[in-house]
This record gives sequence, structure tokens and C-alpha cells, in this order.
Amino acid sequence: MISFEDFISVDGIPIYLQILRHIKRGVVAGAIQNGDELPSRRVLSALLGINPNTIQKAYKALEDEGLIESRAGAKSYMSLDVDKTEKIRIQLLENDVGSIVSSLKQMGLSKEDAVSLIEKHWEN
Amino acid sequence: MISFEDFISVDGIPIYLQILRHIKRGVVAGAIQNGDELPSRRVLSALLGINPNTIQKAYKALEDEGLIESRAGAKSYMSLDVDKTEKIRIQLLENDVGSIVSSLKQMGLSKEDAVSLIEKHWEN
Amino acid sequence: MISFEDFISVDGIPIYLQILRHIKRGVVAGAIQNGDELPSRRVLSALLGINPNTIQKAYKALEDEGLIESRAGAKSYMSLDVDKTEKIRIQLLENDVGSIVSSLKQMGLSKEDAVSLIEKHWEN
Amino acid sequence: MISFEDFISVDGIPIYLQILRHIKRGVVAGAIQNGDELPSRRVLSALLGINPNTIQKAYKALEDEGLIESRAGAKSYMSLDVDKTEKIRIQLLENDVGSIVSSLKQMGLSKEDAVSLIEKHWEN
DNA sequence: GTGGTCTAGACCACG
DNA sequence: GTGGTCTAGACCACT
Repeated sequence: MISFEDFISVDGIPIYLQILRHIKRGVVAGAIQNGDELPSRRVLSALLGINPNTIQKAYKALEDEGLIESRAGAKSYMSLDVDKTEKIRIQLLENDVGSIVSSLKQMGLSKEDAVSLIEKHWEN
Repeated sequence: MISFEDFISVDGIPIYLQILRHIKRGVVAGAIQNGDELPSRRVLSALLGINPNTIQKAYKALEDEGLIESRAGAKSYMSLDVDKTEKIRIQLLENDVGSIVSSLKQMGLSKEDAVSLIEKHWEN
Repeated sequence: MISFEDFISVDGIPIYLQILRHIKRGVVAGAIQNGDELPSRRVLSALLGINPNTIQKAYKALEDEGLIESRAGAKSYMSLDVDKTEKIRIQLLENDVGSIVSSLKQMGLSKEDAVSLIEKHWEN
Repeated sequence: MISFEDFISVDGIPIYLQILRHIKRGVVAGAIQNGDELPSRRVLSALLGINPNTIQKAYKALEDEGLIESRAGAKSYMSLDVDKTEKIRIQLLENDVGSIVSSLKQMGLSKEDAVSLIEKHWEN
């Protein structure tokens, strides 16, 4: 089952993109697998305190990318296979890790400082 | 002089915020210091391939935070002191590193995997 | 409902200021009252052939003066009371009439000529 | 000689257009005639407390409309004839008086109220 | 040349 | 549908 407990909205990025990214990260983490049921728009809207239209927009985007199957009036299910999952993994690791490293470098940190900083923050 | 050579625009985040953060990171890194001259809107806009108005918005936000001094018709300069710099450092380390760790965790990485991933990407 | 049928854009003056003044004049005229619904950005923008953002800027300025109440997703309404209305009346009569008289004088008109000119144009 | 003593800058309209309009009003008023010498850019700049570039822009606009003759390094003179003067008169009376009447009407004034208001402000 | 502002179009979140 | 914001281009006044 997909968890949204650790979902935190970040400033600046469109919310529906953050939801989409959250789900993709879950896929990469293996926490979300093919056939998993997605929470209904109404439930997720209540859980995250976000307008149902915005949830709908995120689900629509996932559908457009072929990652979920929705039938009118019915529940939505993850539609994953090895290729899709691998593609998402590459996409996320390249982009996210790339921008993470870029951020750390811009702050003038050495590789050692960056690593120890992350290790220090890992427990919190 | 402030360098924007290593500036990479990330999709989804407002560009003006990315510019703002890039400058703040430069301050934390010590690469940007009090009195430093900022590139003009036109110069930076040409360099980054971005509309001058977007640069203006980033500069205006920094000016509102008291980090830049601008006068019409004249150049803009960094206005920093120890307190401001330290405040930015804390702000960045808390927020940026926090969201970095959060991202890595959401991708299901162990601390060891995350660290080795970052080390691997560091050289690129 | 607020009417914009007699709105004529004058060249040189920022459009958003003209819209703002038009509304203030309606308030002074008594044609706009507390609680009146404002036309939405899109409606007014289509009516006047102006970008919605320019309407937005006028409304935002009025909101900053406390003359309009806006909530995201909902309509905008006039927020007036006797004090605000009187303040606008004074503001307009002083500034507008003052600049009108100044204009007529600069054109070298005598008081009599100016009056007869205005009377002649009144019917058009 | 052209007087700029009663020149008052109004909010919103570009300054160079206001200078241009001021001169046109002087022409309509008969206070400015063919062959009249214009104050040098430097003098007018000092008199009005406005940047020389802005004065230059106004003079350039007047030149483009064929209302003044300037020779490099020499003084500028009004270049008027009956046709030009009449054209300006019509232009100003139509536009200015039209927008004046429009303003007064929008304030909900009757013709009589408007006239008496203007007469009252005439002396100040 | 510089920064400041106005107009415009597209997108976002919300009711 | 609503208002809010980001990006873009053009113009203004000033050094």
C-alpha cells in the first residue's frame, strides 16, 4: 500500500507535481508495486489537506504517463512493469541526485563535508 | 565577481527562486562577499537564457531581505554582514540538507547507499 | 452591478490606473456600493479588450487600499463604508478637478470659454 | 518665450509626454509661437529637476512631429504654421476636453454641478 | 549602459 | 468558473 504519511509539501513546486514525484519515489523505493491500489481522490484529498481537483490533476498526470489505470467510478491501480520502473529509477536518480550534488557543491562543501552533513541529518 | 557558470535550472521550481538560492548558496560558500557587484539583469539574462524580468524578480526578493542594494541607473551590490551570512547559512543547511535527506529516504535508500550514490555523482 | 460601458482608455496613462480611477469615480457617483460584486478578471478583460493581468493589478491595488475583498477561488466584492467613500470623494475632487482646471488653464482658456467648451462636449 | 513655471508632473504619465503636452498646450494657448526659442536641454533639465535624457526624449518627439527645428550644437526653435497649430488645437481640445467630460460624468456629476465645481476651483 | 514598471499570456490551486 | 503567480517583452527614467 502506498503511504503518504511522510509527504511534505515544499515551497515553490506545484503540489500536483510533488504528489507525482512522491509516488515515483515510492516506486523506486520498491514500496509501491504493480497492482497496488491508490487511495481514492477524496481520501487522499482529506489526508493531505489538498483540494480534490489538485489530486485529480496528479492522478491524471500519472495516467498520462501510463503509470496508473483508472476506470470511471472505479478505483485506480498502479500499472507498472520492469521497463517503466527502471525508467523512473533512472529519471529520479539522475535528476534528483544530480540536483542534490549540485546544491551541495554550490554551498562550497567538500565531498567529505557533504557526506558527513548528510549522515548527521539522516537520523533526525 | 559572482559566478553563474555552474547554474543549472531544475524543472518545476520557479526560476527566480533557483537564482535566489544559487546566490544564497554562493554566500554560504564564501564565494560571494559583501560589496560584490552583481551581474546586471541583461547580462545575467543573456547568460542564463532567461527573461530579464525573472532576474529582476530574484534580485528584488533578495533586496527585500536586505541582501542586495540597488539604485536605479546604478549597479547592484551585495550587502552582507556576519549576522546576515550566518542566518542564511542556518536557513540553507536546515532546509536544503533536510529536504535532500528526505528525498533520499523517500527513494528507499539506506544511509550507506545514499552516501555512495552522492560520492559517485560528485565527480561529474 | 458595476458598469464599464462608459469606460474609455486614454493613451499614456497606465491602463490599470484608469480602471482603478473608473471604479473610484463610480463609488463617488454612488453607482458602486458596499457589497457590490466586481466583474471577474476574465469577464472584464474580455469586455475591455485588456489582459486579465492588468485587471488583476487594478483590483490588487484597490484591495491594498481596503476597498475590495478578494478570496482565491471566490468572487471579489466591494468593501466600502462612509469613511472610505468620503475619503475617495475628497481625493478625487481635489486631484481630478484640480488637474482638469490646470489643463484648461494651460490651454489658455478663460473661465467662460472653458465652461462653454465643457457644456458643448457634455452631450456627446 | 515658453514658460515652464506652471509645469506640474502628474503621476503615471511618462514625463517626456507631459513635457510634450505642456508645450502643445502652450501652442494652443497662443503663448508659444512660430520661431520662439526653446530653453536648452540643460537649462530645462535644471529648471524642472528632470534628467537631461528625458528632456532630450521630449525634444526628439517634438522634432519627429515637426514642431521644432534643432541643429546640432545650436538652439532649438518652434517651427509652427497655421495648419500645424490648428491640428494641435483640435487634437488637444478633442482628447483633453473629451476625457475631462468623461471623468466628470463618471463621478456622477450633473452638467450644472460639474460647471460650478470647475468655476469654484478656477481661482485657486 | 543601469534598475523600475506596465502589459501580456500561461499555469496553478481553489470553490 | 474564481483569484494568485511566474515568465516574458517593451518602455521609462536615471548614472
